[in-house]
Amino acid sequence: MTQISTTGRSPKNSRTKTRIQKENETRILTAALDVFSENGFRGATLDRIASTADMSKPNLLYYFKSKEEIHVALLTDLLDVWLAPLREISPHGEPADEIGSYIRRKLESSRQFPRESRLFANEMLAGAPHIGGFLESELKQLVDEKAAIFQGWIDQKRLAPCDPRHLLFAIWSTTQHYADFSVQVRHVLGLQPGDVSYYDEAARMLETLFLGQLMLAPRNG
Amino acid sequence: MTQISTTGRSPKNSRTKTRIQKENETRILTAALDVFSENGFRGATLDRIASTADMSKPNLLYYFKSKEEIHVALLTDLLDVWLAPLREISPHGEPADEIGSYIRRKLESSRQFPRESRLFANEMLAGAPHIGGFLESELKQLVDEKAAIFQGWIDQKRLAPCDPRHLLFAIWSTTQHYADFSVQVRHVLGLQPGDVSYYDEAARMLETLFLGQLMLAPRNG
DNA sequence: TATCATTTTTACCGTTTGGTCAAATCTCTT
DNA sequence: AAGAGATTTGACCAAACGGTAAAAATGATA
Repeated sequence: MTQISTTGRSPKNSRTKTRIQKENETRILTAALDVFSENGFRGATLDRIASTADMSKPNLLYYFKSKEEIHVALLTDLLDVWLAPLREISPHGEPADEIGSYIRRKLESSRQFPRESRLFANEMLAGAPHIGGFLESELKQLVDEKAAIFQGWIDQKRLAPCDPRHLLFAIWSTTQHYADFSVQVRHVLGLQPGDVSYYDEAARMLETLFLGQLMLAPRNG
Repeated sequence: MTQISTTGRSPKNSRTKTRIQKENETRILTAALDVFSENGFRGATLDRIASTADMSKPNLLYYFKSKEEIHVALLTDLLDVWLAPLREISPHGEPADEIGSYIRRKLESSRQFPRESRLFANEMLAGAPHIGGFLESELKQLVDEKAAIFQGWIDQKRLAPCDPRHLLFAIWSTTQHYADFSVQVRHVLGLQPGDVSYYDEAARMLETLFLGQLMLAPRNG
C-alpha cells in the first residue's frame, strides 16, 4: 500500500499554476471527496468522480495521474483538519475548559467537514492502508503529548483517574459519530436527508456527559 | 437500492439444506464478511470473496445468486446482533445498572463481532442504501421505546436532563469505535495488529465517563 | 492575428468485474 | 453398482474499470 508523503501533483513540472489548473483541481478534489467519502477507495471509480466533476475521465487524468494520487491529495489535506483541534489543547487551562472546548471544536469540525470525517472513517475501516504511517508517528506522538497533560490533571486530582488515551477515543468517537453516522442519526430522530439541526442538542449531550454528571441518584453497592 | 426483507436464499426451491449446502453457505458468508467489512459493498468483489472462501466464483454463485444477495444475507443476520443488547434495557432497574450493563453488552459485542460492526459502519458511510428502511422503522421504534424509559428516569431526577436519543448515540459511538477504528486505537496505543487487549481499559473508561464523574475540580463561572 | 503552450476530446487498450451456461464430477440413496 | 440429484468446473460474456496516445480545440501572449 502506498503511504502518504508530500507529493508533487499537477501536470508537467510547471511550478506556477494557471487559473484553469487551480479551478479544475478544486473541482476534481471536491467531486472526489464526495465519491471517496461515500464508497471508500476501492468502491470509488474514476468515472464517477469525473462525471461528478462534470469532466471527461482523460481530462481528469490530465490533472491527477492516477486514482491513488487524488486519494492521497485528499488524505493529506484531511490530516491537518483532523489534527488541528487536538493541537490546541493547552496544559495551562482548566481541565473542564480545555476538554470542553476541544469537544466543541471536534463537533464543529464534524458539522463543517462531514465528508472529510467519512473519508477518514473509510480509511480506518479499510485498515488504514494509506495513513498507517501517519497514525503511528505524527498522531501517536501528538496523542502522547496531550495524554501527558491529561495525566498531569489526573495526578492533581482535577480529573478522574482514567487512561487519557481512552478519554481521547471517547471524544473522537462521540463527536465524529455525528458526521460518520449522520444517516442513522437522522433516521432515528425522524429528520429529513439534509437536516443537520441535531448538532445543538448533540453539544448539550456531550457537555453533560463529559463535563457534568450523568447519573444523579446514588447507586446501591 | 434494494432494501432488506426476509429473503429466501439457497439453490433451487428445496426446503431442506444438505450438509454441503450448510457448510458452503457458512464458508461464503464468513469470507464475505471479511471482504465487505473491510471494503464496503462497492469495494468488495466476488472474486475476492470466492478466493477467500477457497471456492470458484461460479460455485459461489450457485449458493447465492448475486453479490447483493450475499450482502443482504449478512446485513439481515447483523441487525439481530445489533438490536439484541438494546432490547434488554429494562425500565425496572436502576439507571446506572441498566445503562452500565448496556454499555458492557455493546462493548462485548464490539469485541466479539468487530467485522459485523465494521460492516454496519460501512453501510452507514455509504448512506445506508440497504438498511435505510430498517433504521427508520424497527430501529427508530425500539429507540423511541427505550428513550421513553430514559425520559422517565430523567423526570424522576435519577438521570441528568439530556436528550435520551443522544445518550444512546454516545453509547453506540464510544463502544463501536473500538471495533470500527481498531486500527487507529492500536496504532495510537502502540499495539500489534492482532492485539485487542485494550478492551479492559476501554470498559473502565466508559464506566467512569457514563456512570461516574470525569471532572473533579469545580469549574469557575 | 499568428504562435505556442495548455487544455480537452476521441478513440482506444488490457484487465477486472458481476454473472451465465453446459458439461463434468461428486454424493447419496437404493 | 446404478441412477438421480446435488455440486463443481471451465469456458465464456458484456460491461465497467484504470489508464494511454494522439489529435483537436482552446487560451494566453507577442
